[in-house]
This record gives sequence, C-alpha cells and structure tokens, in this order.
Amino acid sequence: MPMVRKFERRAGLAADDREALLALPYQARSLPAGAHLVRDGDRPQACALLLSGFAFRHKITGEGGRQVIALHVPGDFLDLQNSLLEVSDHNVQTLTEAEIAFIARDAIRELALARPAIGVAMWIDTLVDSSIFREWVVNVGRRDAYTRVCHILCEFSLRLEEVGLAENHRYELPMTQEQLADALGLTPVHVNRVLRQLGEDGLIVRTKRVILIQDWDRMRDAGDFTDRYLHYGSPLRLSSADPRAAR
Amino acid sequence: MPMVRKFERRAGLAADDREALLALPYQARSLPAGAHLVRDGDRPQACALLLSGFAFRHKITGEGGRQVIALHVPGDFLDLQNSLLEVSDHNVQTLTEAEIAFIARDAIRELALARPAIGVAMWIDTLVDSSIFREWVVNVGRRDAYTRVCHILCEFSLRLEEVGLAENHRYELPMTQEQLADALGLTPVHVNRVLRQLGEDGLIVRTKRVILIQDWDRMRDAGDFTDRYLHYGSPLRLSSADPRAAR
DNA sequence: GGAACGGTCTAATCTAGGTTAAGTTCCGAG
DNA sequence: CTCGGAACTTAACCTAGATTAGACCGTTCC
Repeated sequence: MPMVRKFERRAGLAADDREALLALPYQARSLPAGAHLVRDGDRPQACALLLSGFAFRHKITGEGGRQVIALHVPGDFLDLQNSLLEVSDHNVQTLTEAEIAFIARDAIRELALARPAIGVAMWIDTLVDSSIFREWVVNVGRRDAYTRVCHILCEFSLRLEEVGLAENHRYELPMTQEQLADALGLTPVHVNRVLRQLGEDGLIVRTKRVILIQDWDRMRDAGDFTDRYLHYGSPLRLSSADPRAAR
Repeated sequence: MPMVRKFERRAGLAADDREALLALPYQARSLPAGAHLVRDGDRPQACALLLSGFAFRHKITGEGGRQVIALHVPGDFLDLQNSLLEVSDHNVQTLTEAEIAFIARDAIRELALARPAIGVAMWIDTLVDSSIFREWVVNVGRRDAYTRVCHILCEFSLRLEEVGLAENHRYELPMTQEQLADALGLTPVHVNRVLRQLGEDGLIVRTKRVILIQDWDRMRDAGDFTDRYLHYGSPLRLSSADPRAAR
C-alpha cells in the first residue's frame, strides 16, 4: 500500500503502528470516472483512500463557476478532514475510473486516539494537503496565466513521479483542459492558448494528453516553482514507541 | 484562554486533557506590528499562539508579488503545521502589535502523542485552517472583485465576532487596503474602488478602518457567502477518556 | 512649524485574459 | 461505416481589473 509507505517516510511509524494501520477495516470499490464521493453539505460516514486512478476536490460558486481545489493521485487520502469535521465544505469526485477503499469515520477516529503516532501521521498528511492549498492560493491569486500553467505542470510532474506515474518529467495529464482551467482559475480557451505557447516556446511537448517537460530547469523557472511546499524528504521520527513520547 | 475554549467546543476535551493543555510550557512575548515570526525556508523550533492582536501568513512570488494566505485572530495557532513539518513553506508576520505565546515544537509533539485527544483537537484546528484555505482558493480563483471583497468582509465579520472583536457586523479591519488587496489577489487601487462602490451601494459604512455591514443579508448574497466552511457548531465528542477509544 | 511618510483616494489609460462563435479531431455506439 | 458527442483548437472582439501617476490626508519626528 503506497499510503503506508508515505506515512512511514513522513512520520516513521513503528512496526505495531504499521500493523494497526494495515488492520483498518475497509471496503474497496471500483468507481467510474465522474463519480461523486462527497458533496458539499454532506455528513459523510466514511473516508476514502484512493488506491488507483485520480480524483479531485472542487467547489461551485453561486454564479455557477467551478474551482478545482485539489488533484489527488493514488495513495492519497481524499477526505481525511471529513473524519473529524461534521459536514463537508466541498465536493470530491473521481476524475478517472478509480479504485477506492472506504474506511469508516469512527474507525479512523478511534485509531487516531488509540495510536497517537498514527493520528500524527494522518495529521501530517492533511498538513501537506494544506500546504498545497496555500500554494494554489498563491498560484491563482498572484501569478499570470503562463506562469500559473507552468507551475501546475511542474507540481503534477513531481507528484506523479512520486507515485511512479511519471518518469523523466513525462506523464499523462489525467484531466481535460476544462478541468485544468477550473484548477487554475482560467478559461479553457486561455489554457489552450497557453499550452500551445508552451509548445512553441519549446518547454513542453504534448501528444494527446501526455505531457513531456522538455527542459525542467527552464520550466521550473517559468513556473516560479520550488518543491518546498510538497514537503518531500526530511522525515519526522515519531512513533508510539518513541522514547520522547514515553510518559 | 480562548484557545482552550475553542478546542473544547470543537473537540470536547476531558478535564485532564484540559489540564495538560494548560500546563504546556510557553514563553509569552509582546511584538510590534510587522514582526516576522516565521520565514519561508526556516526550520522553526517553536510554535506560536496568538494571544492578542492580529497576524497573517503570506508568500512572495518570484516576480515579487505577495499573496496573503491567511489572517489570524486572537486565539488562533499561527503555525501548528510547523510542529510537524520540518521546514516552513511560507512567512508569518504580525499585522498589529501582538502578544504571542511561543510553545516548543517538541512539547506540542509530545503532548499530541501522550494525549491523543489533544492531538486530535490540534489536528481539527489545522483542518479548519485548511477549509479556509480552500475557500480562499475559490474566492481568488472564481469570484469577481466585487463579490470577492464582500466575501472576505463577511468572513472577517464572523471570525471577529467569534472572538468578541465584532458586534452587529461592525468591526475594525486590522489591515491596510494594500494588505487586503494582497489577500484578494487584487491591486490596492481596485480594492479602493470596490470599497467605495460598496459604500455607494449601501452595503457598508466605513469610518477610518471600521467597517459596518449595514445589511447582512444583502452583503452575504453579494459575497456569495456561507459560513459552512468556518465549521462553527456541531462539536465532536472525543477525549482520552472516551469509551470508544478504550482499547 | 514643517518635512517626511505611510496610507487613502481618484482619474486616465492599457492589457491580460474573458467571451463568443465556429471549426476540427477523435471515439464509442449502433 | 457513420452518427453524435465530448474534447480540443483557433480567431475576433471585448471588458474587468491592472498600471501609472498624482493629490490629499493624518501623524510622527525633527
């Protein structure tokens, strides 16, 4: 399970915590593209872990505009926050066909209380999500369209590489240009213009939906991108067996 | 301590957890407006709790643009995420003169591990922060300037009321128009235009920096605002003594 | 008292990105 | 094989908000 690996890297779980995490009862289901997992206003009873495929979170404004808030790749928890907050404040939907493990809210909460190291690991997971939200606020609020598109393509490249779905900055973009536009606060027309421009500028090559970033350094600069906010590396050392926690 | 009250409302702490939370060692300091608490790239060793005054978080883009990511009111933890993530991905600064309690990173982590109910309460706190980030992505990404300004003024009204700093939708805005612009992804010039317009439309009255929302319902509609994302109300029942956690 | 300064306000002009409207390409279904 | 629909693409035009440039405060500090 990639999720367990991610937790271990980030929070350094002890063996028994690892067991407990894997012992979580879940129900796996396969869902088609576009399936709704949580709707704004719902009181969800289960929390979803993405096993394969892609999903996204979004909100709809009063005027009917849609803002995509997050993209999720395999191994991501889709809505850990719904285990602790009573009513959902946004929608979660599959982007592609996806396999999803549903874990009961209560099971998550109980595990977090019974095994604090796991609680902290899940907490960290949501903190990294937060960090990405913050970067998206910046992307959408203060970068021009060209930079913005470059930035998100860089982010996707790293995140997909992390789960083995990209190699040498080459990956299949799991979303339509319209969805991409909704993630960037732009119109599909303009996203298309920028993508064409990126091709002409020799930054990317597109064939269907696969993106190849030709020159990572130039792309990173063009996208004002650093990976700091993704919080890879530098794992914490925390576990129930940690001596510092022994009191 | 307003922070403890907030936690109790949200996570329903037991008496001994309450004690432990209050027993956290801290160092209180008074800081002038504009003081830097954390800088992007830092490895902070302490976590700050805002006792009085205001603070904000922001990021600077490569082109020098600034995006304000969050406003914090008394009782807010400013950077709980820094207790668990190694290097900070953004800046935190006081907005006004402020009293701040610094709590050692390790103390927070140890408490979260030793008293899972408190860990969960802190987790919830960061989840609510997240929810606000998400709303800000939407605000900045998909709402026009007019709606955007109304929305943030509504948010501030409720959040300030929550900590006793607003009454009848009347409060002192703790930031300059330039800072407001940076929070909204707009220019100060345009923020000024919109504020004037809001006055002309009879939605607000401004005298110096105090804002009075004259007609809350109209303002809420104009700002496409709902308070769902602030996650007030509906407390969870969780504590170390919770029978469900006893295993 | 006045100089310097940070904040507010305003008008004039400009442009990045939105809007509208088609055409095109690609598939899957029948 | 061809029909229908969704995604992509492009061009022409338009507008919300940016940019630029000052004027006009208060207030603090000589």
